[in-house]
Amino acid sequence: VYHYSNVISTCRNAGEWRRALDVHSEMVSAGVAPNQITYNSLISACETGGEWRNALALLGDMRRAGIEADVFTYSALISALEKGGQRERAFEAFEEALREGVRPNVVTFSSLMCACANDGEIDQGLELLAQMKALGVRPNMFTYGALISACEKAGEWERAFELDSQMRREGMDGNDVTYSSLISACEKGGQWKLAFEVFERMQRAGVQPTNVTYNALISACHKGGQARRAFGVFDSMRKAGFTPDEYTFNALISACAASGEWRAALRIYKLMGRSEPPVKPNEVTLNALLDALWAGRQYHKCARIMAGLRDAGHVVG
RNA sequence: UCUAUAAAGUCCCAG
Repeated sequence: VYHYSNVISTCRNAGEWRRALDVHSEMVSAGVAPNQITYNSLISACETGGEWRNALALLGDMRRAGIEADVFTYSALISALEKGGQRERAFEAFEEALREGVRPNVVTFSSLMCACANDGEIDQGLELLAQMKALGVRPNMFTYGALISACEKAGEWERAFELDSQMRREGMDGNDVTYSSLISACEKGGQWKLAFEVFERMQRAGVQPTNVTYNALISACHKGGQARRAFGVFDSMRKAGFTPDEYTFNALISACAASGEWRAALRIYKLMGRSEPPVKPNEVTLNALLDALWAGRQYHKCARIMAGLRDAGHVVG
């Protein structure tokens, strides 16, 4: 069991949910009975693969095999449902855990709050916050990260700031994730100046930004129609020793498109391939680039790119 | 004490 569970866990870490399930069948046919940890690892493998149906099926298998589901099981399952966009089912799993006498912990609650975040359900997330506190479960930065993210999705940047303050009142300082989420909340609310303020506050607090932080800030410039500032962020990002990734380039090209700077968009596009290491353009890149060219009335260039895609065997709609 | 298992943030378009 130990060995098989270990292998399943490795598949999970590699994002190979199908192989994890294969190993499961293999162990069963070899006469080795999976235990609770095996199942939890399997559910987790499905979680990372977005396979919520399989995750639910595994819980059924577990029951039939007479293996008890614990807080790890339910947390992984809720997370799998969350990643699959199944908020209702995630709540059902949560209620089932309560019925079964499994005590939810901060991971369980935070995962469920992520499901709320995906749908921009701030109030439902706040109800969970109250519920967890009533049960004596302490929120952490994952919890607040999820709540801030819910505000972001709902376009309620003011409430995102309120939650950030509440988090601080509870003695937490915020980390790269909560700051990046707050920047994204500003971005969605069209508050690019505030996004920069948050970024400065983050630096003053000594919290190290990540690529995600910079990408979120560039995106805030994009939404605010501030292409020049987006380039400024791009420069400081590189000066700070970060390696721009595909999100960075795509956000930059989008910023160019929004400001009608199709030449700059093309320049960035070319820069991707020359960057070290080279960054491959993806579908988003091309859509953003076509957007920029189209807005700049460069129809012949659009046509050329689309023809190139067709030649490369892509389906162009 | 050691152990094989769980959670949050960033890109175009659409919504």
